Amino acid sequence: MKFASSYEPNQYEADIYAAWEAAGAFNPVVPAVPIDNNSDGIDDRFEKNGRYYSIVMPPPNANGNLHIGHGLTVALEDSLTRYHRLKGESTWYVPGADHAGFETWVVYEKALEKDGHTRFEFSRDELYARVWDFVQMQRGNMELQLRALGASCSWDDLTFTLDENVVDRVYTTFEKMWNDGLIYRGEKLVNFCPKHQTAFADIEVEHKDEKGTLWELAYDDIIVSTTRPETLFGDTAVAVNPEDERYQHLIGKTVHLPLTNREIPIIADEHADPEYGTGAVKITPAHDFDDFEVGNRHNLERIQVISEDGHMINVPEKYEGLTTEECRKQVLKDLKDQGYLKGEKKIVHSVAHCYKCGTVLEPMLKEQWFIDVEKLAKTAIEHLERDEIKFHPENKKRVLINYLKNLKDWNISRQIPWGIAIPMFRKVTAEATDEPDWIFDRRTNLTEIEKSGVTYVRDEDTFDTWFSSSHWPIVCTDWSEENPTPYYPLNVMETGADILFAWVARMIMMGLYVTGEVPFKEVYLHGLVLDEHGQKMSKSKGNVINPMELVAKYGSDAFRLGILRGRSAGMNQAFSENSVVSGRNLCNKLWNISRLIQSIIDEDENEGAPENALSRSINDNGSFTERPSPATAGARERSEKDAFLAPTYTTLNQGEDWICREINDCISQLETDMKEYRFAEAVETLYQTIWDKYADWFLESQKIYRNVPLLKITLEHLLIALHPFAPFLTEAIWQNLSWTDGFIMTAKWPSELNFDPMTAEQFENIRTIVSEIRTTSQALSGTNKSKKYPLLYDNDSLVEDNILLIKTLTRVPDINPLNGAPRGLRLALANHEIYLDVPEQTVKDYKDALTEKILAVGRELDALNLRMSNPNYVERAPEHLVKETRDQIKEKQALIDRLKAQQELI
RNA sequence: GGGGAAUUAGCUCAGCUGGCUAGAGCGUACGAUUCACAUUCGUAAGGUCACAGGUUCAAGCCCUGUAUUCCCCACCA
Repeated sequence: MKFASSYEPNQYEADIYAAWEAAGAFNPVVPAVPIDNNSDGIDDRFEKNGRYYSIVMPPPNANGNLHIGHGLTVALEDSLTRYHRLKGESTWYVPGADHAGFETWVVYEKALEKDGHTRFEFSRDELYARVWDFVQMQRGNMELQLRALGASCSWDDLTFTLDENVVDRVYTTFEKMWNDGLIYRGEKLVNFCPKHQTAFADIEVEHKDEKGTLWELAYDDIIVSTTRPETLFGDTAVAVNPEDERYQHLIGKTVHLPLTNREIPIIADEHADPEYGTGAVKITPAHDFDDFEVGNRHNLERIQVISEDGHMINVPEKYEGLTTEECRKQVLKDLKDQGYLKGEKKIVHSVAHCYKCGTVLEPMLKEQWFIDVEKLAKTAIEHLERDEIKFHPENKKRVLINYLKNLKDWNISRQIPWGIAIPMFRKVTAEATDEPDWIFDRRTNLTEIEKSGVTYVRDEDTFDTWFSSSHWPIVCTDWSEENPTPYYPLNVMETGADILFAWVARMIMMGLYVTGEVPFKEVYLHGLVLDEHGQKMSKSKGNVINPMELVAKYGSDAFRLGILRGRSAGMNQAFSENSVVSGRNLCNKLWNISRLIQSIIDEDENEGAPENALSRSINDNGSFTERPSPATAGARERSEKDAFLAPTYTTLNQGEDWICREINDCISQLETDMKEYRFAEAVETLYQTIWDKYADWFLESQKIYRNVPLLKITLEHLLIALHPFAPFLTEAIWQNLSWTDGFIMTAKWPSELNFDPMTAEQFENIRTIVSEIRTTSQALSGTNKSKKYPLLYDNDSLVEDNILLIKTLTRVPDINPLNGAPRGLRLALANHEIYLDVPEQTVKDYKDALTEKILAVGRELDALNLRMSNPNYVERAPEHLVKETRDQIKEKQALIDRLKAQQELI
C-alpha cells in the first residue's frame, strides 16, 4: 500500500513537475512545420484545425512575483491546454516573460536613487545595460511560480519581450508602417509624468475625481474661469461661445493679460460652455488638451511655460524656476493684490494621475512618434464584424468595436531607457538639405550612423510596451512571411478583461496588419479576482491574497479548483480561501477513493484470483462468495479501442451500469463546458460525479459487489477527466496505482463506457428507496435519538436482490419479507411494497407529518391539473411536454393514493 | 454625456435555446460514526428570482420602464 491516509501535495508536486519537464511532456508532439507551399493549402488548413492547439501566456513581469490574477490565468489556460492535450491535439502553450518597461524602470530608478544616483548620470545605453543586468539578477521567481501552479507550458519556447526575434519583428513592422506612411512625428500634447519624466498613452492615464478651486480672473472687461491660474503666462486667447449673447460684442477684440504686458484676442469657439463658470475661458494651447485643439482651430501660438520637470519657464523673472504649485500661490497673491481676482468657488473635477506614482500628470508639448490608427482600426472592425473572433463573454466584442471606432492616434514614444529603442535616426548635418530629417535604420546598437556622408543620431526614445506586445501571438508562434505556422492564429487568447483595449485591440490590429489574419480564433476574458467581500484587492486595504501562499498551504490543485469555482467570463468576482479549502477536500476525497480501490485490488491479487475474475458478493459474516455471471444482466465487453490498462469489464448489477452511465454523462458534459469555456460548471460537474455519485453510491455498493476491472476503468476515467483541473493530484494517484503506466498527463481522453440503460435506471429506484428510508427514519426518530427500525418488504425482487446494499446504505438493522398483513409505516415515495417496522405509537406521532405531505403533493397535483385544463397548453406546447405532464399527474395521483393508504394503516 | 454589466437562499455564485416543482458550495441546525476519507457520513431549514408593466399555453430567462450597485470611455476652463 503506497497511499498515505491523506493527500499531502507538498510531497508530490515538485517531483511530478520535474518528471514531466524532464520527459519533455510539455512540448508539442507535432513540431510546427511550415505548411507545404506546393499543395493548394486548403487541406492543410483544414487539418490544422483538428490537430493543432495553441495558446500563449500573457507574459508576467520577468522579475516580479505572480499575483492572484496570474493564478487565475494559469488555472484557466493550463486547464484548456491539458484538456486539449488529453484529447490528442498537438498542444503548444507558449510561456512568456515581460520586460515590463515602465514597471521595471520605476523599480530600478528607485534602487538607483537609494544608492544616491540619478538617471541623468548615465547615457541611455548605459542605463539599458544596467537594467538588463538588474533584471537578469532578479529573474526567475516568476518562472518557478508558474511551475508551482502546474503550468504545462513549453519552456524551451519561452519568449522574453526583449528577445532578438521580438525586436526584429517589431522593427520589421515599424519599417513597413513607416513606408506605408502610418507613422508620423508630431508635436502634440501628451500626458507627461514630471516625476518619471516620460509620456504615456491615453490608456495608461488614471483619472481621479478631486476637489479643486475654480478661480475667476478679470482680463479687462471679461472674466475668465480657471483651475490653473499659473498657466496664464501661456495664454494666447480667451474663448467664448459663438452663441453666447453676453460676449458677442467682445469677439475679435483684445484684452490685457494680467501680470504681463501682452494683449490676447477674444475668439469664438464651441469649446466655451456658456453654462460653465463665467462662460469665458482662457486658452493655453501648450498646457491643456482642449486648448490645444482650440489653438489649432484658430492658429494660436503655443507658449510652453512649464518645463518637463515641473518648473516655470518663459515667464517673468519673478516666477521663473518656481514649481507649478509655488507659482500658483504667487500668481494668486499677485492677482489678488492687483485686483484681478474676482471670485473663487470649490468644485470637483477629474485630474489625470500617473498610474504608478500618483503624481498629477502635466499635459506637455512634445515631439513624439504616432501611429495613424484609422486604417488599422477600420480593418480590425471589419474582421470583427465578420465574426472571425468569438468572444467570451460575447458582449465584449461590441465594446471593443465601439472603442475602435473612437480610437485616437497612438503615441508610441516613451522616454524610458528600458525598452526597445525606436529605430529612427535624426539628421544632424545641417547643410545636407536634400536628405530627409529622419531615416529608419535597424542599427539601434549605435547612437550615431552615417549614410551618404550625412550624420544621423538615434532617437533616444523607446517603444510603448503595447507596441511590441501587440505582436505577441506572432512572435510566440514564430510566424513569419516565409514560414506561416499552423499554430497561428492561436486557438484562444486568454487574458484579463481590463486590458481589452490596451492589448487585445492592438493584437488584433497588428495581427491583421502583419499577417493578414486575425491573431486568434477566440478570446476568453477573465474579470478581476476580488476579495471575499467583493472588494478590489489592494495593498492599502490589506486584503491582497498571495496565490503562492495558498499553493503552499493547500496545494496547487486545491488552488486551481478553488479559483475556478463560481467564476464566469468577464465578471469581477469574489474569491476566498474557503473555495480553496473545498478544492483541497475534493483532492483528499479522490485520493482516498483511489486508496480504497487500490486496497481492494491488492486484496484481490493477494488472493491470487485471476485478473478478470468476476465480481463476488460479501456474505453476512464478511466472507466472499463468487457471484455467477448472470446472463440476463447483459454483460458488456469492453471494446478494444476503449482499452486502457485495465482488462475488459462486465457489469453485473444495477450500480455498475448506473455509474457507467453517470461517468459518460459527466464526460460529455465536460466536453460541452470546455467548448463553451464554462470552467466553473466543468469543475462542478466533476465534483458531483466524483463525490456524490462515485464515492457515495457506487463505491459504497462496491463494498459489497467487487468488480475489479470496472473499478479500475472507472477510476481511470475520472482521474483523466479531472486531470486538466487538478494535474498534480491525478498524476500522483496515477503513479501510485499498481496497474497504471506512463504519465496521466499524456494519457488518452476516455471514450464511452458500455452499459445497460434499463439496469442503470433501476439503480435510481434503489436510490429513491434508500433516500426515503433515511429521511423517514430521521423524521421518525425525532426526540428518539435516531432509533433505527427494521425494514419489511412484500414480494419485491428489487429489494430482495439488494438487501445487503440497502442495509449498508441505510443502516436499518434488518430487512425481512413481510409475512402476513402489512404493519408499520409504508414508504410511499418509491412505488414498492416496503414498510418500516415501527411501533404503533411512533407511527401515530408521524401522522401529522404525513398529512402535511399529502397536502403538499396535492398542491403539486393541482398545479399540474390546472396546466392540463388549459386547452391552449395541450394544443400549443410540444407534445413530449404534454405527455410528461400527463405522466406526472398519474404519478402524483398514485403517490397520493399510497400516502393515503399509509395514513389509513395508522 | 457614451458604452457595458449586475441585482436569484445568511454569504459567494450557477441556472446555456422560455418548459422550474429555481440549484450548488460555504454557513446554520439536528443526527451518525472510528480500518478509504472528521479534509468524513446522513437529514433538514432557508427563495415574492430588485420593483412595475407587457409578450406567451408557459417568464428567473424575452420586451418596456423604474430603482440600486459596479466597471470602462469621454468631458469637466
